[in-house]
Amino acid sequence: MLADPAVGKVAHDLKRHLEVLVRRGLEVAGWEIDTRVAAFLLNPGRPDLDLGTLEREYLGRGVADATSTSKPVAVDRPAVEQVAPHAAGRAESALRLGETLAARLDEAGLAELYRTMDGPLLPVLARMELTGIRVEPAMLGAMSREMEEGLDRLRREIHDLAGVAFNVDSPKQLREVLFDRLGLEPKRKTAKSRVSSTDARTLEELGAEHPIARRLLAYRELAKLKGTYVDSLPQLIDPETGRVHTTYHPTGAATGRLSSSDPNLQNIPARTAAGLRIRSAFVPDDGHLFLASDYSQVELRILAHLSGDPELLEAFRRGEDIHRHTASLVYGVAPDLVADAMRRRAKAVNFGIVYGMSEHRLAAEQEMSRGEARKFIEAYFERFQGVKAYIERIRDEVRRDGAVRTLFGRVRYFPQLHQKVNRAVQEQALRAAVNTTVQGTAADIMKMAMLRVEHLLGEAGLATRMLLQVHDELLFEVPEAEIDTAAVLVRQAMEKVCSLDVPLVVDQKHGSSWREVT
DNA sequence: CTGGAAAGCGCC
DNA sequence: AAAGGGCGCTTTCCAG
Repeated sequence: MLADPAVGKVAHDLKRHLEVLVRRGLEVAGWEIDTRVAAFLLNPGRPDLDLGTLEREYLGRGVADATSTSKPVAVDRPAVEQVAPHAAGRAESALRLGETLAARLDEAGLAELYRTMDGPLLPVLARMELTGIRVEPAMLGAMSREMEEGLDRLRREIHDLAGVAFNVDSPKQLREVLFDRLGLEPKRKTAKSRVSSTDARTLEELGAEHPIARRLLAYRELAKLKGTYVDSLPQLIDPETGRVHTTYHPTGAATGRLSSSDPNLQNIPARTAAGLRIRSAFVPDDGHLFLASDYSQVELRILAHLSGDPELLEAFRRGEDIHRHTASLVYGVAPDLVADAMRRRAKAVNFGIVYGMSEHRLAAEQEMSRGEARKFIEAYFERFQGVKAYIERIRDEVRRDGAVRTLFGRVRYFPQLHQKVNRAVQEQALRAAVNTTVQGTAADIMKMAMLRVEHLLGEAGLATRMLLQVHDELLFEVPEAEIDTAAVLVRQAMEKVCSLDVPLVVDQKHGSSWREVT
């Protein structure tokens, strides 16, 4: 949160103006190469992609003072003739870095990916950021006051039940209250410090033993939503546009996914009733509708394609409910006879197992015994042997090559596998490698779809604007009169973006709030 | 005062 | 929390 609203205003103005300048610069002059994105393609795992670091790495140490670019201009600034040679040197370095990175992209077989995917995506992302999305601060303000009352009430009840006033937001203090003062039974330890956890799952289990747990869960949900969204979002509304302008990070995730920040609009609540109320504060501009288009089960479809598993391929070709289908196969019953609990477990397995979820975790999450979970996993891989073989193949390949590639050639390295590290670290890398082939391919497909949609919208002369990307979903703001045209165009663009051994299916919804279309 | 670690949790 | 993967943001807490 920015302490001084005036500072926030200046920051927002600067960001807008910079984006406009960059965009105009790109349109007028074009650009040779984005060094950050190029270096990301070469190694998406590296943490530092700033110009100075890249120049030191790719051009050697003789580079002229790359770090000074971050220093603000001094109040008594030096004469132009003193600065000019420095600026010229900086420009020279950047140009040489660009040439070097271009050569490296070629050598690594990544030039096409840069030229056709990640590079062209940059102006698309810039346009989405610049467009922004309308948020109704009055709705959030009303929600904030309501939530504050709810939190006050819950806090009082929690203090009463505890018999002591304490900071409910402090896991440390809460731990003492629950496990020392109230004598409740600790269920699990935290990852780092190995102290008793007070996380949501623990509180759910403690719900049967003490009424304080229920209040704590409600308090946590409310506090999270209020702090992260309800009270933060209004401060991020640009006073000029009345809209919220996120920043997309094309180098944000090592798998090739985008990330979003300030605010992160890829984690706006969708699940709970309170969360959906927050979504309802996002509204389309007057005379417009939201159109949401999401890829149905895209990662599992990609897994089917990559693995060539006949059962999975056939299921998607027949348009089956994939979780029901899995349950039917694993339990050996007709699809019609699959109970809700069976489908739920199959869904958990479909999402978890292929990335290496343990039987331990599956058992805990699905409230079944370890033995049942083990049998379930065995039955799964017995039926989906192509998936099993695929996972084994990727694990072998990444152990051999230290890297994996997505279907479209995006690479990610796993140096841990060729270093002396824990078994746990190695296993973690192997799971991440398998996941990267699927998640990364999905990210590639979504990027291509965004390019195609943007191109086709422009070609068709539509006023529909792409606002948000949330990994497997795109959100558009569509003039009411365009809604049918835009929906067809977007669906076509997304479904035809590439040809897999399974169909890509797009689900669409439109309406006058994000809540309706989610 | 600032920065980072940790816990916790929102999303796909 | 755990042998699911990928993120970013909040608060607390503590060290420098």
